[in-house]
Amino acid sequence: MRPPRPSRQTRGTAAVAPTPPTVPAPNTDTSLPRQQRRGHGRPTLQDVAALAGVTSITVSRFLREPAVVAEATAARIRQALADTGYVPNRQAGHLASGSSAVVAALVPNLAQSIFAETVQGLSDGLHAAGHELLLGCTDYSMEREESQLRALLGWGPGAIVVTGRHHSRGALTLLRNARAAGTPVIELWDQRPQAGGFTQVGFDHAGVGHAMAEHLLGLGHRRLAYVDSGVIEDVRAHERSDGFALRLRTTKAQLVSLTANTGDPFDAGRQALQAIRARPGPAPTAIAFANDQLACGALLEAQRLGLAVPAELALMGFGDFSIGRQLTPSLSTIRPPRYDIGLQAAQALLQALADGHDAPHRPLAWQLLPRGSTVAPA
Amino acid sequence: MRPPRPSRQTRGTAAVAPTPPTVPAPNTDTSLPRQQRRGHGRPTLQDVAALAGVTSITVSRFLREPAVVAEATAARIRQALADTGYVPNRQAGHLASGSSAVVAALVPNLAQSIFAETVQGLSDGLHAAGHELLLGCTDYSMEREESQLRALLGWGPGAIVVTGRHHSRGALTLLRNARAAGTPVIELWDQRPQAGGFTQVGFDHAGVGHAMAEHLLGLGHRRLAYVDSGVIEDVRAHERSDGFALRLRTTKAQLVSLTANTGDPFDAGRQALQAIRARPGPAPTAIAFANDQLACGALLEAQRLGLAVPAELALMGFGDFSIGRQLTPSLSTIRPPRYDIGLQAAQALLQALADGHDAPHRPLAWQLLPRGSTVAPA
DNA sequence: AGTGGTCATGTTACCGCTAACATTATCCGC
DNA sequence: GCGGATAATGTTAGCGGTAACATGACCACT
Repeated sequence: MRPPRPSRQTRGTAAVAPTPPTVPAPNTDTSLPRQQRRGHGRPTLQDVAALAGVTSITVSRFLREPAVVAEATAARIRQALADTGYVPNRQAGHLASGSSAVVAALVPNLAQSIFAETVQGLSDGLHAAGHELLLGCTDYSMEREESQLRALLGWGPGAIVVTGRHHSRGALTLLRNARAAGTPVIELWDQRPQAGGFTQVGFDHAGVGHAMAEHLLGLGHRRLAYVDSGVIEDVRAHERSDGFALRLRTTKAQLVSLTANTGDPFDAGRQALQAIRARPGPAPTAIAFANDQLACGALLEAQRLGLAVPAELALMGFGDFSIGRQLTPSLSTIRPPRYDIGLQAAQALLQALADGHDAPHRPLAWQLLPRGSTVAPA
Repeated sequence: MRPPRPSRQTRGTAAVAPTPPTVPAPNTDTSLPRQQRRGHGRPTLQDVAALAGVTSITVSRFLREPAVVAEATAARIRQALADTGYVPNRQAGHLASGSSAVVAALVPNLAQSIFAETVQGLSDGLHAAGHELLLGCTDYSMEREESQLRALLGWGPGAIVVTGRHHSRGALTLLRNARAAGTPVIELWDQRPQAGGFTQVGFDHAGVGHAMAEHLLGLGHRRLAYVDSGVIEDVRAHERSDGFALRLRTTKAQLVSLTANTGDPFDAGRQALQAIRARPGPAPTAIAFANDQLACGALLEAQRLGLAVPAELALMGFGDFSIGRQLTPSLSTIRPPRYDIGLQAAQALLQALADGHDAPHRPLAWQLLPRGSTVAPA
């Protein structure tokens, strides 16, 4: 027979106190009881239950499905909840139930990037449904993606969101296992068949590159250049580049391809323009860029050099950042559904969690916005 | 006597299989045993331990402090970990130990804002130390802050990060309680005594406003304007505005104060400039803005109107976004430690978690960058 | 040889909550 | 007025880990 467990110290707010202050017991007993493990000091279901005169399971039920508890009891529980300031312990809850309301998300980065808005969309969509967002940044590194993934999986997330369809071998295994265990997995910003066969919420970047080339060709340009992102791991930028090149292959148009320097993207855009102009032979009449920052840098540099845009040189970017709209001439660009990708992903996840099976792919639309940097005003 | 518990189904990878496939037992027994609860299907410590021929606690110890386990045992455990692909369940771990390696962070928003970089810094600093980031967006609403806080607290975060020193009554109580329970609380982007007395990592915004005024006064301007942010809840912007006004109070300088429209900040900046020029009487010769986007919009508008900057009109912003550096003339601005606020906060938290008590405040330095929009090149 | 100390590992009892089953009233129809 | 459905709450045994304490092997030293 083991000595009576010393009643838990009154915890939580002062309001709780039906049990007399059974202090850890002076314990003159010979077999001194094992030292009590201390919780984190917050009120628990037990505390609420004691105050309401029921057992913890009743309170638990009330919280999950108020209708099943008798009204009189419910009233007492409500009061007790308010008095104690109870905050449910999700870790315990999820451990017990096996389910989880956290969503683990991995994006390349957040600072000054298109992903910030996507995360915002995701956050908005998830919080509206009572889910939390566990966030990790991969810095465009597959290796970091894998380690982050491993760490986040420890939280038993109810769903997983990653960026793009390219992953390391190990990461792919983790994702596959997770999905096999019933955890929805979504890839953002992409829309192409891939090894894992995960749900994708995004669009095809090669198609964007294709459309950019089409736009410039349609305007009569035959000497073109493409400035790719200097971030080696920015796979999607490279796909746009490839799509651009592919479109030109069947034409007689010339293509100058180069990769931007790393560092400040505006400066890199300026430098890219200089590099292109410094080449021997006739200069390209149109340049497409991996993103708006590069393009804006080049646009500003063109103005500094006294080049007429778009008459002498047409420029276009990708991303539709507000700065491009403000310059004169304004920058032609592609508008990706930055925020919507996050929001739609959240909805796809919620649906998958509800249905129990993966949602279908969601191809999202982007727009080509022809503006003053390629099309002279009428 | 209760019937022997049916051995747990082989879970995890195929490598585990010492126990014969004891299927839920056809159970011809009269007192049929209670149905086994199913975990989430991932391998557990028990699985690893069984494979390594030890008990779970040994594996647990090995994971937390490899040195205490004998080398021979450690080798077997390492093998077993690899074979099962074990991923620790953090929820269970934290529930048992009472500690937690999640940090809950709340920022006003992420899309196109200074906070994205701060979150990135926080993320970088925390992940380096094995902590995870649980993120919430408040949309500059105190009400949402409180509800988000309540939700995040359910995860028993080891530390809490909020933005600014202004909180709703309820949120303040939650934060106070958390700190009383030993959870470090940090306020970002601020540096002023406040009700909660929490650790702050940031700077004093009134001081920034003061310095902006000082800069413009020093250049000889006596008719000034300040364009405040249109986001009502952006308290810090208003503090800069107040600091600016306060500095002028002791001078003979005139001040025109107005609030920017909401919507696209570049457009709002343009409109603000128009509004200021439309006023009767002599126009201000210098305008300070709540942020760089507003200032850039105004700068571009000034150029469109043919105003000489800075000769006829000086402009300055706040934030040091790269676009301001690219325009001609380039934009004078304040450079806040966007990324560092996050990184330092992470370090302060880690220190607080290690020391067991709150770290001292960390005032961070900002810089006033005088550039072409206020100072004509020599 | 006995003693005490260290090292490596095992046992037990939880953390706070919930699934599954059990137990009581309560009410209803015939 | 009694069997059986129904409603409301309770009991038990976990979820997957870890803290605290226990044990046993081995060693050095008196």
